[in-house]
Amino acid sequence: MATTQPETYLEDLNPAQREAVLTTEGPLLVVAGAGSGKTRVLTRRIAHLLAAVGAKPPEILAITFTNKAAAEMRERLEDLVGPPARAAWVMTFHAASGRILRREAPRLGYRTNFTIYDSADQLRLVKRCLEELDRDPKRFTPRGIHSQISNAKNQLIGPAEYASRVSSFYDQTVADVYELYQQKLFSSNAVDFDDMLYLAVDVLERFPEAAEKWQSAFRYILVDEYQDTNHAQYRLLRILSAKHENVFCVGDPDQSVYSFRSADIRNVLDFEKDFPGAKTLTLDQNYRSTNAILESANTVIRHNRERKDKNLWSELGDGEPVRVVEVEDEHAEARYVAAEIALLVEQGYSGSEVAVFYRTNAQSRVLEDVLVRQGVAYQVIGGPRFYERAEVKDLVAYLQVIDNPYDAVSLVRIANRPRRGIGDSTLARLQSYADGQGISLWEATEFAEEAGVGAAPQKAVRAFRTIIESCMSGALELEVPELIERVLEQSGTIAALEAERTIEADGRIENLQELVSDQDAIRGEGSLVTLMTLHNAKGLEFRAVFLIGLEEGIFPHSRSIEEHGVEEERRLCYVGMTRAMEKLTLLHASSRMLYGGRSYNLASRFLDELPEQWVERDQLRPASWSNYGAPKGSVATRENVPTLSAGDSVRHGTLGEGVVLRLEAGGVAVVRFASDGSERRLMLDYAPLEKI
DNA sequence: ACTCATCGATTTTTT
DNA sequence: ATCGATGAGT
Repeated sequence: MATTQPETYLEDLNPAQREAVLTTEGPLLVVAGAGSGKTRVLTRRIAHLLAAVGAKPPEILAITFTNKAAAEMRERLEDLVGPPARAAWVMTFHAASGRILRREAPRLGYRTNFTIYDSADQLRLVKRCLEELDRDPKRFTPRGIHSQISNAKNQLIGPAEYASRVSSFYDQTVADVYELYQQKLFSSNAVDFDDMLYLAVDVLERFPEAAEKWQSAFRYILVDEYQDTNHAQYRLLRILSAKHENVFCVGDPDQSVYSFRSADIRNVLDFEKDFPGAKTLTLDQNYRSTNAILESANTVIRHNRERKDKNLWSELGDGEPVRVVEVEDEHAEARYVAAEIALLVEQGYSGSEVAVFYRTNAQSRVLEDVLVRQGVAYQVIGGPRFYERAEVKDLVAYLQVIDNPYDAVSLVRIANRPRRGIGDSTLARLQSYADGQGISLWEATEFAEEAGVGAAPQKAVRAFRTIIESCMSGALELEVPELIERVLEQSGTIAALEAERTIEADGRIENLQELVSDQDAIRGEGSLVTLMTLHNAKGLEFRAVFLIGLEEGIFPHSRSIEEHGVEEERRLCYVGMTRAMEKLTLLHASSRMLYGGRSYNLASRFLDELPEQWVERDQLRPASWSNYGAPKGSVATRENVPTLSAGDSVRHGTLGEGVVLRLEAGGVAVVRFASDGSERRLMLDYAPLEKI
């Protein structure tokens, strides 16, 4: 740290960026357009605080939304200032709130080892409440009720206040569930994700001595993606910054795409009002995209009414026009994208420099089919996540019960997993016995007989207790990886999965092993084309970007047209477009399969909003079957298609070297690749294959 | 307690 | 089309 000099961390900053780094005192809002170097500003600012302002690492609180963003920031910071950076609080809102809450929980009657319930746990708990209140599950879906409760917490509206504002029978049910739900959380010594913020704010607002402690601790607070903050997060910032008043928020209102999870754009728009004496800076020089891309994105976003005008510019030249392509249907769309990717790879692009974005996850399917067939190596970002996979959640639930046996949701989850003969009726008997005796479900498992449980399940319950108790004693003496192994072994999880003898079960075992073994080894595959939703694309950049499904009803999505209005969808479009550095292609299909039927959608309104002088439009009509879906003006089939036979060695543009196993009808070669041992079916006309 | 069939919904996502 | 949840049957 001592060796970090201002000239090192300031030299490659433009004047606006420099000012954002150097204005350390007082509230500061930085409106940072796409690609304007905001992460750079954030890390340099922390470096500056440490090196020149004399702040100590633990006095800095830098907040992000995702763990990934936090990890990246920590890494970049450590590169810049070295190991002392590790003592700074660089973490997510939830992690920071959680850390505060662990210390302050006793003030609210929670114990410090409270369990954190994720959204699946929350849903299960809501369901239990609904059953207990005996409400019609058709009218009151757990999902709908939970989303109301979650929104309420994000607005810092507690059960009592919610109940006082009820204006319909539905609301009344939500209010009743909300109250019961909180009671159940409390008696399980558990908090849900929303509570982490809600309760952190609550404890700081109600206990001034607690607030004072944390306010003094954080001399400098920095917030990334400020446009995504909700009211609870905003209030947390207000409290934490009240003493030193050094809040630095970076965000781009044009990239606010999370209103559905209570993000409130007013936090950005009202910043100067909320934080007296605040200054605002704008970063509008873009270091990522060509003018064609930037002007197109600027022109689209200018159609939003609720917006502060801002105009991104760059010095990277005009570049190629943005391409708008109409295709026949989703299959032609996928084929076009795959063929274009093959061309790009031939031109020297790496697969990892190319991305395809779509509005909804379901759209990846057809694309994946075609990419697999054409041998384009890809990765899909998003979808079901590692920690949400059932087997991983089961394991985590075991660990939670071992640490906090009052955690009834986790206990119910694992009681019969793997199957050991503890069914719903057994659990229901235990639960009602527990309720009657005023004890926890875990304690009730000791009195299975008294609870009226039959003979066979009694034995199962006793066996289950033995498993948990054995793991509890293991928890005292073992390291985490060994404990996990003991849990997997004692619980019979591994044995049950092995007995299944299916590919799926093998995958689950692998997932569990992955959790125990080195986290870094997750995968380091080479040059993969990236497929993801527009929401996941935020913050990333690619040399070439394909945005598919630009049709009314798809994007903008019909649900948003009905509900939130179309401006957030337009911002999403803006986010997608501004990810592209050099090449941007926007596609729409004349028709596509939707919900089991074929629908004919108009081209997206966003396509009408593009500046014609920066755009080139292609319409692809199938001239013949063989050329169906091939890009106009370019021959998708390559000129020198290699003549191959089984046993030949080949090299693929993205997959590397492999051996031809056999040839199939329709010009398909089955190739096994050396890099990962995978077997793929490649269409010779398209796949970038050469004989070696 | 577990297996299979029918019904209904179906945007986006993090913690 | 597809997935998940619920309910009847074994």
